[in-house]
Amino acid sequence: MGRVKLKIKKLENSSGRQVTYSKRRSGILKKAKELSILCDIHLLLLMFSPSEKPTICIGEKSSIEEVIAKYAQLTPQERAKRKLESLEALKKTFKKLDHDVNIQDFLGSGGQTVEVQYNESTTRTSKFRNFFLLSSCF
Amino acid sequence: MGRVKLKIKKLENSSGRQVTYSKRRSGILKKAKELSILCDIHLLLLMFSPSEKPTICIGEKSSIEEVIAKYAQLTPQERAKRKLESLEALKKTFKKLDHDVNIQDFLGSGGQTVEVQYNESTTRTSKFRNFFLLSSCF
DNA sequence: AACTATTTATAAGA
DNA sequence: TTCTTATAAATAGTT
Repeated sequence: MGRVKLKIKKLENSSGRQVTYSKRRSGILKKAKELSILCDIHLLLLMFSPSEKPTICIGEKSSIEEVIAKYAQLTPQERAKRKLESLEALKKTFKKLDHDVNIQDFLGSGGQTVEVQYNESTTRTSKFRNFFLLSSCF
Repeated sequence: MGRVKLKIKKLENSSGRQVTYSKRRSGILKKAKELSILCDIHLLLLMFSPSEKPTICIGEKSSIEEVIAKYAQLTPQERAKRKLESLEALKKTFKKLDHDVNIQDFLGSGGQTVEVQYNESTTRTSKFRNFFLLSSCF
C-alpha cells in the first residue's frame, strides 16, 4: 500500500525504519484489536520498536496471563504442530498474494523448537530466573 | 475493506466469525511478519481461533523466550506506562481514521493492571503453577 | 504531522 | 471451502 510496492527486507535507513515502524504499528494494533472484537477471541501482541520501546496489545477478552496460560497448557507436540501450521498458512498467503516475493528469504527457517532446562543448582539473577521459568512454559 | 464497511462489534453468526477469523488471521500474520523484517524488531503474536485453535507468530529476529524475557525485564511502572501509551496510540488512530466508530465501545476499559501473588504454601497443579509464575512476570 | 497516489486487505457473492 | 471482485483501508513517498 503506498506509492510503490515495497520489498520486504530490512530497511537500511535507520530513521526510515523508525517512521515505517510508527505507521505500521498503528495499523497492526488496529487490526489486532478489531480481530479480537469481531471474532471474540483471546489475543496477545507484543513488539519492540527499533529503539527498543515496547508495545503490548491485549484482546478485549483477555488478560496477558490468560493468553499465555492457554498457550502454556498445550503439549509440546501440539505447539510444534501449530507453529508449522502457522508457517504453512503464511506461505499460502504469500503464494497467493505475492508471487514476486522470495518466499524462502521471507519465511526463513521457521519451525525451530527451543528446549531450555532450568538448573536449580545454578545461581542466577532474578532477571535470568524469570527468563528460564518462562522458557520452561514454551 | 470489502464490499461494505464493517461495524467493529462481535459477529453474532458463529460460522461468520470463523470465516472472518480465517481471512483476517492471514492478514495480520502477514503484517506482523513484514513489520518484524522491515524494521528488524522483536515481535510476538499469539491468538486463539473461535474454536480455540492457537496460532503463534514470532518475528524473524526473535525467539518466544527473548520477546517475553524482554518484556519481563521492564519495571511494573514501565509496563503500565506502555499499556497506556499503546491505548492512546490506538485512540488516535481511530479518531483519525474512523470517526463513525464508537471509540468508547471499541476500546473498552483498557489500562487495567493485574497483580497476582504466588503463595508458596498453596498446593497447585503444574498448570496453575505455570500460570502464576507467568503472572508474576507481567 | 498531513497529504494522496497506489497498493493491499477483505466483505460479500459465486 | 475456495475463488472472484467491488470496495474499504493501509501506507510509501512527498510536502
